[in-house]
Order: sequence, then structure tokens, then C-alpha cells
Amino acid sequence: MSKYNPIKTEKRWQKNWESKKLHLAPDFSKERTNFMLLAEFPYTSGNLHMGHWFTYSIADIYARYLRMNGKNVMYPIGFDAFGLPAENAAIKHGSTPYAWTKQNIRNMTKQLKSIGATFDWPRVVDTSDPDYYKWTQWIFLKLYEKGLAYRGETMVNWCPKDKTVLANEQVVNGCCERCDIPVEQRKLTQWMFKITSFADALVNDLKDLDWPEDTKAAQVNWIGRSEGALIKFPILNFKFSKGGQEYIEVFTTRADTLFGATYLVLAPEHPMLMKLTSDENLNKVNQYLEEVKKKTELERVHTDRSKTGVFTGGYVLNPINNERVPVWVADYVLGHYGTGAVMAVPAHDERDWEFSKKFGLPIKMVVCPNYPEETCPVLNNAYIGEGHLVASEEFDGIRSSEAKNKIVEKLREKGLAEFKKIYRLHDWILSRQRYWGAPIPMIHCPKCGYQPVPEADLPVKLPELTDFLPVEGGRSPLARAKSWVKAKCSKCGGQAERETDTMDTFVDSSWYFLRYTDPKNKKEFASKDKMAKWLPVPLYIGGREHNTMHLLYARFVTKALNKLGAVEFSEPFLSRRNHGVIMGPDGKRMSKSRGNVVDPDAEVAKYGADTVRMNFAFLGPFEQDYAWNSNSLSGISRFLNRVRGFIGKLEKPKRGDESVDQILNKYTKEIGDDIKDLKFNTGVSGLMKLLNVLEDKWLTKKQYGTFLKLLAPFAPHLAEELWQTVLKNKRSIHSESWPKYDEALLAEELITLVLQVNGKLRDSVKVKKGLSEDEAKSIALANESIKKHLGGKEPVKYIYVRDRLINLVI
RNA sequence: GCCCAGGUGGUGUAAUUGGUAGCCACGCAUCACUUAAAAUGAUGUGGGAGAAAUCCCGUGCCGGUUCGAGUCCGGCCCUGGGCACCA
Repeated sequence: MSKYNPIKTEKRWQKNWESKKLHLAPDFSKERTNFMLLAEFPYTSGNLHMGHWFTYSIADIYARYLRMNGKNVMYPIGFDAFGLPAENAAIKHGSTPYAWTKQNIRNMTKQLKSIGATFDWPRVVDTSDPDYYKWTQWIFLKLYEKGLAYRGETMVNWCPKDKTVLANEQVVNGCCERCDIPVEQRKLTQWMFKITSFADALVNDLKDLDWPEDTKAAQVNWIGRSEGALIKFPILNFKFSKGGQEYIEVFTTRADTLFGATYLVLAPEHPMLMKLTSDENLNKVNQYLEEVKKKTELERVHTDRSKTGVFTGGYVLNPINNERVPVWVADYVLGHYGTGAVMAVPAHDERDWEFSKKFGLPIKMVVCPNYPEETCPVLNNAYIGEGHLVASEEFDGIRSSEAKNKIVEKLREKGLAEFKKIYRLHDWILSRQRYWGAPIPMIHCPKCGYQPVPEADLPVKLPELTDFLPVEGGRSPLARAKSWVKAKCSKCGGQAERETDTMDTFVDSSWYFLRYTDPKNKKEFASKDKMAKWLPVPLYIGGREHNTMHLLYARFVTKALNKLGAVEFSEPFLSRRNHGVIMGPDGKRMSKSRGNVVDPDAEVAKYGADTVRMNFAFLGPFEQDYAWNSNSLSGISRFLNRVRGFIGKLEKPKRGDESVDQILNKYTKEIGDDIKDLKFNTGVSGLMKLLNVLEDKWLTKKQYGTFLKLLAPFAPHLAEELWQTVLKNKRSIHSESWPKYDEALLAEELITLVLQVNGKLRDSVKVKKGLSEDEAKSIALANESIKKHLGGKEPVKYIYVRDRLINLVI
């Protein structure tokens, strides 16, 4: 066996493929149908890690397989280059975000090329390139025109370490996703995208997508649609009433329990709170608000905390029966959900039950679980289930599910209620008080207010700052670029200032797949013709961490662009598959602080890319997580060595063993089906089985070529090397077609017929396919082992499953 | 608490979707080659009984359906993930 240097050989073929432009997908192909295989593009905060290798290797196996099966495959790659993590990394390494990011892109490009993946490099995108973010800004302007981007004052998550606002999606357990320290709540005016206006569509359209259940479920949970009603409670003794009745509005999903509402609770942030508070309760309420302020958001939402609150001294009327209802303030009611006020029904809500027990508030049962018995049971905690109404006047005896609608309907006629769906989802706060992002293309004029930058002036280039560190106080470092900030108002022409906030990185990545179809376009983000050829994306491979972030944002941006006529589809990704995570050898998430990071470059240097790639394919279903285990590499390494040794069995004249054709036929189908179903692990196992069988056989060149083609998607370099050096082919193996298999030949194979007595295996025999039941019966009855287990008894029943088993029942 | 995905040898996993449980590998053991080790090759490897043929048990637990259950149904336990004072 000749010496094989995988590193040298692999590099040679990578260069060869690149120079022959083997993997570039033309936009239009007469005989091949287009297929964009999208894998999430890498973020540029450092080097490529094992996770990237995992994703890109398995996707590449699929890309190569599709190409061999006649598809015009685009397998694009790019860099998610803007954003906070890259900026933080640059600060840490004493670099600038620009220099740091470009350096990473150079490194990562080199690393990506070492995978031997069939990326379409000329289509590469870099979100921090002005030619790219021009269109990110353009999308912002279009959304602004349609009222889908706006400026609004809200309570925002503020990370005191990163000194910037974070989206809800970037807050995990009340802490900043990146620094893991508790976020603060600040009231700020921010740029937002109106993602909530698509909330229903984002839930409903999931049903047509071929996505994993967990991803769909995560999005549905995140959007948190709940269907109920808004009910108005007229206010009594209102302090600053300007005449006319005023109301406190509550949201409820349990309008059927309205007769049981014995008090009302406002969130501490409720705008009407101080107006409802009576003079004698003023001090008490203020004191309570002080206490609440001191708590972090994390403490406030802790469910096992004992409930607190105070009576405001104010009263409202229950609109259904005009009973006087006291109004309390308590922080178990959230200011940012629903109307920030709830009707409290202690008999039928666990939280209200706990609160009323603590403060001695009345509990009135209005839903009886076992109606029409004479007496309802005495409750020892809240009854939240279904039942029939009691103590509810004309609604007595009606099922709660029905009463819900009837009660709302009655109040609706008087203008006191309406059916309403509300959502947990909030609008997407996209402004960031940080340097490394696409500037928001708006100009603030003291006279005319905010004005969009004219389209012709795009891109608004990010100035190169030496002092780009974030500042306390909620302003972006861009504010320090005095000359950059100065601008003319696009409306009145007067002296004005640029918006200094930049966009969340997730805006950049929410449309990158559109750009792949037409990456050099200067006039549009992508031409409609080209998008029509490639989109929507037929298959998107990525990580679960984007279930409620990137995937939701990309769906929103697509729907928004669709609404304004810029794209022809309303869902970007038809199929989605999530890959697992490669953990450290200790089974924990790889991280520098744990010291369990395995560097892919080092493994590739040791074994070569083919081995590392194939190892990832072989691990198991790619949706699962795996601990890195270098032992598993040795199995693949041995296999590939044996593949190289196998050339010794190649026969010179073209007389081959006939059974080889049958074997190849069988595995061509098997391995092909596995790849088609994205079952790469069993595909590799199939190749191993195939080699195990072939190793004792003599092959013709054609048969050997077939074997190499089956290997080609998994170990592209070695397959090419053998294809061109041993078989002396001039054309790349990766331009060849996937071998055809013959159904008729499959039918000729022998199968194992299982012989059972009472469902237990007693023997098995090799037979040809398609045996009749009578033939199978006589084989079984003549079998010694079966005879023994029948014990002379006559079977009462025969169960014959063709080509599988015969079961004799006694 | 609600939602989703899982639970199979010492390990990663496989099982034609209701039909031989453990394929393919890793690891381990023994042997061969070697002065020795590595590499490579051969054999064995779910548990138990047995010299062997063979038999019994076995896919988180308990029950059910079926000629037949890792797979379907009912109830539970555990692990991972998402949401969560969301009214």
C-alpha cells in the first residue's frame, strides 16, 4: 500500500475542484432542477468549531448526493459578521471590530475550505459589508414606510455589562444571554418591528411547514396566543374624572367566572393606579411601589414567592351584576401582559386563591364541578376545571365553556366587552446602543421629527471609530462621531442629526438567504427572477438555539416583504432539520472556561477531512447531541485505510464475480435511500457492510467505480483520488451520476424465512423471494426444530408473512 | 404546572415502521505476526444454565391489544429541551 498523506491529497483536490468551478450553481439550468441547500451561516466571533464541521459535513454529503442525482444544487455560505459578540471579542483581544471580524472571515474561509465542502464561494455574503447592509437598511426603510417599523417607548431589557438593550429573545432566565448577568428593566424609546401584527400568521402558517415538532412547539409557546375577552369595569369615585364614565379594562380567558370576581388587581405599572388610589391609601401604595422597584424582574416573576399587594382604596363595578369591587395593586399581575389588570376570581384561579387567603378577601364559587347536585363541594383550593355555573343569575346551570361566550356576548351588546386574542409575543426591539452594527437609516430633525434617509443615500456607512467602546446612559458610541452625526433633514433641509443606534444582528441574518440568489445585485436586494428560481428554501439545516429567534425573525421579515410585494412567498423555509450539538469529551457543552474544547483543525491535521466528515455522519442521527469521542474516529480511519488497500483486489481483465453485481445493486439502493432520508449514519454503516462483503471478491473496473461513487459523498477526496489515479478517469467523480439499481435483480435475492411456533423463533431458512404459503407451510412442517416444538400437535392456524416469516399456532 | 423530544449491551447506535432485538462500529478478552510495543489480521463478546446441542430471561416500570410488541393502547417513573404569577 502506498503512503497516503490525506492533508496533501485533500488540499490538491480542493484546489482542483475550485479551479474547475465544479460546485458553482448557475441560476438557470435547462436539464437540472434548482435546489438551494441552506445551512446556517457561521457567526464571526472566533474560529470554526466542531459544531460547524458537523453541520457543514453532513449537509455537504447531501449536497453531493443531490448533484449526482441530477439537481442543480446551490450550497451557499456566508458570514454573520455584525453584532455584539464580535464586538465584545474584539474588545477582549485589543482589536477593533472591523479588523477582528475581517481577520476571522479570512481564517474561517480557510477552515471552511478544509472541509472539502461544495460551497458556492462566489455567492459568499458578509453582513458587515456595505454592499450587504445597504439592503438591510433598505428593508428597514420599507418596513418603516408600511408602519411595520416604529419608535415606541417601552420597558426594555437592559444589560448593564453590555450597556445595551436586548430583545426578549436574548434574555434567558432574566439574565443576558451572553454575559449571564441579570438584566435591568428600563423605560426607553426604541426602534421596533411590529412582529405582533403577524402573530396569528406566524402560528397558523406553521401547519404547512415540514419542520420538527419541537421547533414548531417552541414557536407556538413563544408567541403564546390566548383567546379570551376584554371586559370593562366602570370606575367609582374616580379622582381626576373629567366627566364621562371611565373604565378599568381587564383581559380574561375565563369570562364564565365573572360573577365570582370579588376584587380587581392592577399591576404596579398600571397607568390608572395613582388616579384610583384614595388619599388615605396613598402612602401605603407609594411604599409598596418602592418595595416592588427594588426587586429585580427575576425575583418578581418567581412563582413560588409569597404574594404581596395593597388595597388602593378605589372601587369599580362588576359590569355583569353591578357589585362593588375593591381594587388592589399587586406585583403578581404583570404590566406588560394583557391590559396590566386582572379580575380576581379566587375560587377558580390558583394565584387569586393564594392572594385572597393571605389578605382575607372573599371567595365566591361560581363553577360547580358536579352540578346539578344540591350542594357544591367546599373548596380547599381553587377549582380551575370545567363545570356548570352557579350563583350566576340567568347563567346558572350552563356549562362553563358555553357560558364564556354568552356572558361576553351580553356585555358586548352594552359596549362593555369584546372577544380578544392576545399574545405573549412582544414587538421586536431592534435598536442597539452599540457600535458594530448596521446604522439605522433615520435622521432626527428638531423641526420635522424622525425622517427616513432617502433611498438614494443608502448605504448609511458605519464610520470607522477608534473609540467604539459602549457608554453608560443609553446612547450609542456613534454619537461621538460628531461629523458623521451631522446631517440634513430630508424633509426641510435644515440641520439635523443621524440616528446613532445600530440594528440588532438578527436583522442582518433575517434575510441573508434571499441575497444568496443574487449576491452582487447593485439595484435590488435580489432580482425577482432569480428568487423565483431558488426560493422558498427547500431545506434548511441549523441549530435549535434559533427556534424562537432567527427562525421567527426570518419568517417575520419574509412575511413583511411579502406584504409589501418584494417577495412572492410568505414562508422562507419549507423544510427544516435541526442538528445536534457536539459536546466536549466530558459530555458537557464545549467552552474555554471548562477547558474541554476540541479544535477541529487539530483533528483534521491528524486524520484528514474525509475521516472527520465521515465520523460525523456515522455518529448516529444528526438531530441528536454527541460527546466528542476520538475513539470513534479510529473506526472510520481503519475503514478508509481498508478502502485504499482494496485496490489490490481489482482484476485486470474485465471478468468479474457475478454476485458482485447483485451485491452492488442491493447497496446502491440501500445507501442511496439512506442519504435521501438524511440517515447518514446508516449510510456509512451500509458502506462498511459493503466493503466487508467485497473484500473477498474480485472486481471489474466498472464494479470498483460503482463502489467509489457510493463512497464519493462521504469521503469525496479519497473517492476522487482513487477514481482518477487507479481508474485513470479524467472527469471528476463528483460530476458522475449516482449508480442505477435494478429492481429485477433485487427480486432475485435470497431472503431469510423465519419459522415460528406460537410467535417464538425456532429456526430460519434461506429461501428465494416470493414463496407461496403452501410452499412455506411444507418447509416449516418438515423442519426438525419445528416438529420438536409442535410436539405432535396439529397447528390450528398458520400465519404467513411473505418474504418474512411463517408462524404456526398450536 | 403546560408543551416537545427521548429512555435498547460496557459505549455510539441499528431494527425493512407490528414480524429474527442488538446490524455497523467503538471498547474489551484471547490468539497470530513482533525481541517488544504500535499497527495489522483472526476469533469471541446482552444476561443466566449447560461439555455441547439447546433452553430460559431480556428494549425504563406496571397492565392491555395481538398468532406475534422495542414499535400500538392505558397508567406511571426518569432524562433532556422550550414556556411559565401569561390571568
